[in-house]
Amino acid sequence: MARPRLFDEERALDAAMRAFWEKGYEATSTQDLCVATGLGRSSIYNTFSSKHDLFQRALSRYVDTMTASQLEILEDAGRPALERIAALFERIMDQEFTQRPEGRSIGCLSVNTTVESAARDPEIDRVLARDLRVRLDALRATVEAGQRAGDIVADRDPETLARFVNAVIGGMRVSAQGGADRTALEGIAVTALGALKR
Amino acid sequence: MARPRLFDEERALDAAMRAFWEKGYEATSTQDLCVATGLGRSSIYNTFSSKHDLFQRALSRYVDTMTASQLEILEDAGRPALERIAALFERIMDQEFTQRPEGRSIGCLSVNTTVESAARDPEIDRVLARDLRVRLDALRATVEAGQRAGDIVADRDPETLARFVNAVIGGMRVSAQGGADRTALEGIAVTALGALKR
DNA sequence: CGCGTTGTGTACTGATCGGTTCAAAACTTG
DNA sequence: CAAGTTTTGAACCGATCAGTACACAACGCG
Repeated sequence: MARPRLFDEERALDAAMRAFWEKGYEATSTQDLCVATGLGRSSIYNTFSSKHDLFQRALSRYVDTMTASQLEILEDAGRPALERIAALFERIMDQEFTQRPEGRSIGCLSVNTTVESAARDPEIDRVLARDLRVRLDALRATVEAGQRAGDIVADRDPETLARFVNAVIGGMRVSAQGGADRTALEGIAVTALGALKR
Repeated sequence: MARPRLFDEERALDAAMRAFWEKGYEATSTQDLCVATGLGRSSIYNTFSSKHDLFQRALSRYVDTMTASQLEILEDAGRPALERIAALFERIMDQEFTQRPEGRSIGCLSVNTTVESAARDPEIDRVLARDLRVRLDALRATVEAGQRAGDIVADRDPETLARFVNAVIGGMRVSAQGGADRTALEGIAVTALGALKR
């Protein structure tokens, strides 16, 4: 045993996550990460072995917390399934517009990373693919419940509708990054809900 | 007059566009651009004044050709509006899966750039915003025609439905980059069409 | 207090970044 | 062919990149 760290590893991870989220992986330099976390280079490289490793851990943390908060909404068995999906859309919009009141939305780190590096980085892709599966499973289960209960259309299979909802969420996020305001996103959400309703 | 260029400027622009498309702006080095275009650094900097300028011109070229090909489909007055939007989805999917048969989709340069740099680069944002307006206008006009003809739902305003279709396209592109196959995208498209159908 | 261990700051590494300089090559025009 | 203009390749620029070396500071434990 010897000298203890003078920083909280999870706080540092959060700060790094934020930096990657705002600028993307490539555009975030190790210097940026030092400033964002408040750590020196040594501490960063001592704790996380490389920029890539730090990114992977930050991304994993992001998808875990983000997906957990979404599952919480989707698995709330007390409400009708369609209402849960509506609440999910609402949550997405809150994220897009509260986290960064001044200026434009920074979107979703998961979507951003899918676009920036999923195709060229197998390790990152694995993190994203696993998370995508979890989210699709939860969406599918919700859709199935809605179909049984009769508030979601039953003429299309649950996996398809899950993928549809997921794609709409992605589209809303890209739209927000492209400058769409909240009412624009609200319109997209209610239209998508219209495709599920019955 | 003096020594003429030994390369075709548009071909070079296409090659650069391709490079940016595959790797993104930040991850594409000037060296990459030399290899992709087959030009030396001097020729590139003599023709295009900077990496940023080259990117802007490549992106402009991309959105112009891409949007033109989409307008062609949307403005084909001989077909019902809903069918035109279905054909547009079909075109998107063709792009996603033919341009890169082996390996994963590289998505859409417009979406990729919106995600990577629209928020931090005003000049790039202007190019994207102008193109977005053009595409939304064409979608809105198509939706209005469909509403008049009675094949598209009339209980939501055209701008909203245009934004919805645009978001779905973005979502399909992100899904493709995340590994979705053609049948998955087809399911998303038909579900979206279901939301428009009267 | 002092030994052993670990974290931290500073300085440094070679490589690569975007971009420039410049002389020679290549072409048009007279 | 010669004068004048432009393109081209190669060498070069300072800055920054991700990552490392190392001395020293700070702590736990005996």
